[in-house]
Amino acid sequence: MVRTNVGLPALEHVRSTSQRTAVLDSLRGSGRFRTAQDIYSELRSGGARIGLTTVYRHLQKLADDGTIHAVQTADRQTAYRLCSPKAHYHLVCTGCGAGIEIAEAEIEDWVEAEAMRRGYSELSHRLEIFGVCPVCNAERASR
Amino acid sequence: MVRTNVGLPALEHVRSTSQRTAVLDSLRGSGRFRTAQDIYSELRSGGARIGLTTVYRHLQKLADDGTIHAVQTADRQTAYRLCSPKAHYHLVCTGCGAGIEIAEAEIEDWVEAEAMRRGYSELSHRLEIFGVCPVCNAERASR
DNA sequence: GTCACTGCAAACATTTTGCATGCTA
DNA sequence: TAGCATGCAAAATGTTTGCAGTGAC
Repeated sequence: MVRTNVGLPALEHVRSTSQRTAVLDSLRGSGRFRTAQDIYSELRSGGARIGLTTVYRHLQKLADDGTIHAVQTADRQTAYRLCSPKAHYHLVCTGCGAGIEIAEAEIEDWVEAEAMRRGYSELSHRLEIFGVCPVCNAERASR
Repeated sequence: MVRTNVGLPALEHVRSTSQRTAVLDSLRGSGRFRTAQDIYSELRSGGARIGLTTVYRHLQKLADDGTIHAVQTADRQTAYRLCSPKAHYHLVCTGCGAGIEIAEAEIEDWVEAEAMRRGYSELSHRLEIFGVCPVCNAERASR
């Protein structure tokens, strides 16, 4: 858990392997939050030669870099998604897992002010809104 | 995961046992987020006769009721805390785990509007702000 | 050729479940 | 007394680690 060179660019060279590419491509291919297991089985069923361990390791590294965003799901899994470094608000559909990013300076300012006001030095924050997206709503209505 | 009578008061009578009382007392005794294991070992070292399973079961039930609030920690544990049903904003100190609840209608309205605007039917939301509290800040400076 | 990357198997930690017994109402 | 509550042991789950072999540079 201890990171030595926090904030500094990685010192080691990252090798470009087919497995690394596969994980990144999979992440780029979908805007929704997916677990390591999801990505693993997607890649495997797509014919990729990759192990679950490797998927976990890449996701971990990418989350460390800030390239992807990690969320803890209600059933204690970790879900990942490519994420712009600034947007920390997610509107997540509880039906299909589809997510929308919301970037809103207004809220950002409010959070910072609120933390300050209470003497906290703000490190990070996370707003997650759970709901049912229009598609899932329609599906639900037709059933 | 399927709940039948959501929103309705519990139909079954809850028996008052020493274990249930112990868990509730422990929750009342501290305002910070604690894991099932934390509460279990606290109770045990306090001489209580209770099993880990029981702690888990009570916490689960209480979280279902909305009596307590569950959060997923970064290391994938579930932490619990007594919580007023309305307040869903937590200012959490990463140093000592102390938490402050923030109730702010302004944000509530914004969240609702934002979800609506995107066609989501809002179910719930959670805002967590992580920072270092004044006490921990002082401690850190003196070291 | 070096050393990071890989992936299997095993370890690990947290949480859940089965079931015989205990205890409240 | 009826049936929820309890807690041990075992299972289940998701994730991490050890290590020997592979492959990028």
